[in-house]
Amino acid sequence: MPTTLADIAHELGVSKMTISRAINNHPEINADTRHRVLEVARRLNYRPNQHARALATNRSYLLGMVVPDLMHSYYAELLRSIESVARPAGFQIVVCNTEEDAGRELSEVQALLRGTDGLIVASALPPAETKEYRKMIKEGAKIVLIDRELANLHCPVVTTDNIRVGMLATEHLISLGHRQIGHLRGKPSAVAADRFEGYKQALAKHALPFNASLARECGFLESGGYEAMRDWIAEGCFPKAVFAANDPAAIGAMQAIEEAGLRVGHDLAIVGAGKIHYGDMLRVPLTTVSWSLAEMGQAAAEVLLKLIDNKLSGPKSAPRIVIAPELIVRQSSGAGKTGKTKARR
Amino acid sequence: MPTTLADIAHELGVSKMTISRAINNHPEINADTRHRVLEVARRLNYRPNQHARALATNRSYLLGMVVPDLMHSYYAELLRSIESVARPAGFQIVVCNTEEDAGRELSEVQALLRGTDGLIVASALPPAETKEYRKMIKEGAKIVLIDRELANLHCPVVTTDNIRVGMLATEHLISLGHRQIGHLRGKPSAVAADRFEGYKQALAKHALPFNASLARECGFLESGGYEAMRDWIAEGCFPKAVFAANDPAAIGAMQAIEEAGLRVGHDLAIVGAGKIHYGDMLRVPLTTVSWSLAEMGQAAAEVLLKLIDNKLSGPKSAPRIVIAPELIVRQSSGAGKTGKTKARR
DNA sequence: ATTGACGGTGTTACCGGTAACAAATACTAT
DNA sequence: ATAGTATTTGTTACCGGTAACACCGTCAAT
Repeated sequence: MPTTLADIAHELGVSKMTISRAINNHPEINADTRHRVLEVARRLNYRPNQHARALATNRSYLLGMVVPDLMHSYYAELLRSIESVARPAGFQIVVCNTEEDAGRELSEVQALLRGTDGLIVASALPPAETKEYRKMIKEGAKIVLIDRELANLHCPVVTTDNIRVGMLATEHLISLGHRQIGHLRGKPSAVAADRFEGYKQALAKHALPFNASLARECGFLESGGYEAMRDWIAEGCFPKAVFAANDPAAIGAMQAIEEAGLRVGHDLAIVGAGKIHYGDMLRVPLTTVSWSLAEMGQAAAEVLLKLIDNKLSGPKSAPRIVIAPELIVRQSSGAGKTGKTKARR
Repeated sequence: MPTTLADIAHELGVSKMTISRAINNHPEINADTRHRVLEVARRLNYRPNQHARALATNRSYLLGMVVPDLMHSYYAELLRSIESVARPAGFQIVVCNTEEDAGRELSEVQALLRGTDGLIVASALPPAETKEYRKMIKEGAKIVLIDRELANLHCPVVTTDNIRVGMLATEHLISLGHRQIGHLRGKPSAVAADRFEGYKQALAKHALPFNASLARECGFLESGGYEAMRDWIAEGCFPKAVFAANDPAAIGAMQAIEEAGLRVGHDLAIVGAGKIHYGDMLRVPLTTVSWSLAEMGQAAAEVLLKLIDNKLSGPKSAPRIVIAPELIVRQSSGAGKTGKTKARR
């Protein structure tokens, strides 16, 4: 059995409280006593029981992180940057992978809420389905949404400007001379809707007609992008430039294009979004719209820590933080030879 | 404040114990009472306090997962498969990223041990440095090592046959006619040592001399592979075939090769290990030695759950599970056009 | 000498569950 | 009728911490 406060107290012939105070650096303790306590604690290899502490203080020093797809380097990177903020603050992270399953997300979030001090959630729910979250937040749940926003929730959000993501991608294709531009849409989510909206706005801005048959739903996964593009090509009438909802979908589409004997970047231009890991090392390096995931994760973690400390109240109790996206031109869009391979770390 | 057992007990005019029994499906409770309790529990949206439960039962239903590099899809995939076993068993996962830092690993492991029921660790420690782990395990810590083994630790391990990994990779290059084969080694770890050993055994088996100047240390990261290969090429005298310690290192090396104006798979053959995500979508698809990460993670999780349930005792208390590796031929090794792009999911 | 303030320590109760045992009730067997 | 048994519920104590407050000795101010 591990050492407890009582063991140390017994060893030194003092009360548990004195030990507790020494361990937690309370000001009102004799420096000499504290040294003696810490000495014994070290000798007995004492580690506080987190659960007992959590029970007494109502603070677990655990954060929950809920993501739709752990295999996507996008979320792995968010997780890492969140951890880089959480750890120095003494928090550990409980992760949960929902596999884009809304039901699973809700039940996991419920379970996590009781065990942690707060949650960062990249939701797989449709943006309008906010009843459950609304309830939880009203009951005091500390939740920060990341990446995917839900409509009208009084809750901090860290996201990018997805309309601008769609615009940047589409305008890039327009600037390369394309007049017929397709879009592979994500599943109904604010992210997908906004990128689609940006796509339409870019068309409108350049006086190009919007053609509904050029926008197809494919989800956010590689498999969806592959299937959608494969079918599109098989049907015979496909656009020569496509903005895909995100990088995995773009990569799937690229596979379908190559399988059909077409050349990405020459016969068909592709732009993705999200700067996947190794996107610059692909057979045809992927042009994409990206934003700093490090910033995004850090911002979310910092907001959550403030929320937990009740440092977010009053008017700005639910900040909305937007990380600006930028275009990264590589070869998949057919834009010259700009995207030289460079050393990365 | 969230609902507690006492709230429900008060509401129904019975004791806390009855509620506890109803919630936990104890056999010795009246079916009718249980229904009434569950009804009220649902109405009040009761969720048990995990910390109180953990304190009382000494079971937290948390598992710790310690990895050296969250951004490597290898560990992300392990994490996902571990979760797929843990969740149905009612366990949540606390992750910790050590960034290959041994000191960080030790302190995190210590902290995690008190808060969780058991740990799965992909250690960044040198394989001989087992003093700390030895101590923890003697004190009853439930730890399963994954991917990276430590020497002579009485502790379950799930790994692959890394000697065979080295042999498969090297023999593949030999079979392609290479007689001068280089090796980019990982940092001192059992994994690196075994792959190196396999490399040497393959050479010996085919009566090729081992030349120490052809084996360079580069670590397990992309940056290390890049720098090592860049320097090697700059020096002028480099082998025409290289087995890299793992896929990220191989990809780094590939970058260096391309920057030098050489063609991967033609001027210089590269083989990696570990089947990184999108390895088949790279500019030159990467030949690699791989094994099932799903199997590996699941095995580790299952062993840990047994360990926690004390179902592992006696002679086989520390099983060693080996997941067999296999060669995946693509184009980076220059082996014809075998590695066709295929649809994946 | 008395009062008050202060630094340091101990006491008690409580956080929200659960184990172990006691007790009440109904029913069975003799 | 009585003891014995099974079923269901309640009581008490405890898991390992912490908050709030009580307490004690010492010293300074009056």
